[in-house]
Amino acid sequence: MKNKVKEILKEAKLKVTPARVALLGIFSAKCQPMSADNVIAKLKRTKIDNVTVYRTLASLEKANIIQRVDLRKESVYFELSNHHHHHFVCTSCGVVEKLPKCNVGQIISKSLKQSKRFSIVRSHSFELFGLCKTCA
Amino acid sequence: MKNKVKEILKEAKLKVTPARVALLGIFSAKCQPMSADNVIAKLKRTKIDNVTVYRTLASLEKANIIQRVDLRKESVYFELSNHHHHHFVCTSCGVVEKLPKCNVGQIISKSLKQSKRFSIVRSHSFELFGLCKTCA
DNA sequence: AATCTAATTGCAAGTAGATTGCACTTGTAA
DNA sequence: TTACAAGTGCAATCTACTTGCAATTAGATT
Repeated sequence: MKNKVKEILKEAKLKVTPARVALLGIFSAKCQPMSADNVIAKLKRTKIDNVTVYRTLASLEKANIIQRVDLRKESVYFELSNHHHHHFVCTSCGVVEKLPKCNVGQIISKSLKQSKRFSIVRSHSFELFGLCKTCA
Repeated sequence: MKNKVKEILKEAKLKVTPARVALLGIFSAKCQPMSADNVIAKLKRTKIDNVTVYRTLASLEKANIIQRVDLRKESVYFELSNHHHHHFVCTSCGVVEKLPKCNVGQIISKSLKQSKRFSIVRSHSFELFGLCKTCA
């Protein structure tokens, strides 16, 4: 698993540093969106600084290894790009459920064709906000 | 126009206050997503406080008169709920283009049916992030 | 293996968007 | 007209995140 992580980093031409290996390990283990705070909590026992977490998230995002997820929560969330999917978010209790799979490919390519000013789509958001059965 | 705004507020059982009237006027005039900062700038010459802008945005959002738009910018954006549509965002220069219309209704109702834990969808996000022709 | 260098990191301080406490004001229902 | 819950302004505060800078390190080069 660690080797796989190293492969990913090398392929992206990023230096293989402890922080990056640790973060990718965390993201691979938890298959759900994580905020900087979530990551920091998991790293409590290590000596990796909070600032490094932010910077590492930024470099992994830039390399397209992780992607931003907009959950309308207090902070930004990320997930592995190769685990890409969308979410239901309960605006009352905050619980998050994954949607089975990403179905918006066709809509995106159609939108791109119709667009006058845009030429490349790199990522997209598609999240549902409402109430879970418990809160409803 | 002002009367229409008052109607909207009364229907939502919100008090008709100068701040709310002013904000709704601004949102009705500009048919594009606006951040708290954008609104504050437009209100420079009035005596409406920044804090009031934030609180007013919150009350209008709660009443579902305006909706949040996640543009991955420095701050939160809002637009009138009855002007609901989605956007292209250039991650390089920040330019925003509206998508012609919202096409995800079917996907949403299908997702809701398949969901185990969710019963109500109140709003959704669907935005595309990439490069405009100038930046590409 | 030793060396070099740009990239990465930790620490402290700083920013900016947004929130809160509290006293004062105002919209509106009775 | 009055009463009072709701809304507002100001100052202070919070929190997620960023920046500057000196020290360290990954990994390419010799």
